[in-house]
Amino acid sequence: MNYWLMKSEPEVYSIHDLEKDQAAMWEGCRNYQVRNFMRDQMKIGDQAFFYHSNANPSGISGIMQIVSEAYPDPTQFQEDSEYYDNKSSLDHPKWLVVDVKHVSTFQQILSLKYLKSIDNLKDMQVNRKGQRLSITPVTTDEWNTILKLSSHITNN
DNA sequence: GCCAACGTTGGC
DNA sequence: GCCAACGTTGGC
Repeated sequence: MNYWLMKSEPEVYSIHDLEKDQAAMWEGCRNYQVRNFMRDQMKIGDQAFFYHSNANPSGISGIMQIVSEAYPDPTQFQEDSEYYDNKSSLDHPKWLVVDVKHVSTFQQILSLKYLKSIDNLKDMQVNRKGQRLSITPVTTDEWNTILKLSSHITNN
């Protein structure tokens, strides 16, 4: 059982969209390191923080669960998709997705600024300068610390 | 909109 | 295989 932090721009897809949809395919990842996380380390039942990037404020907005193994991202084959990749083929797909389901939405975003102020989280990847991976591992300690911080503002 | 910090591409 | 140029991410 692993923990993750997964970024999405809320303008593109937010925790509220996921709450409405209940489940979603985490499409469009085009970074090899992130793909390898999905391929090699993500397991059904893993949990992830939903992180709003490029947002106001940016921060953790809720929790979701991984509900599939990694499988080929269909958008890489769709010529009309912004995620289309003409160097990929059905035989050798380059990019993968996982399915996620909504677990909870925080009533308030745990902002990046706030996360950075927490001593136990000072080594967390999302708090590091220049850290741009859209999916990063979260340690059990970090997960529990953030759960505690969120517990009094989490609904459902 | 700026720009730092990456990742990727491609010439050589 | 090096590395400069370019593209992208994402905080601010």
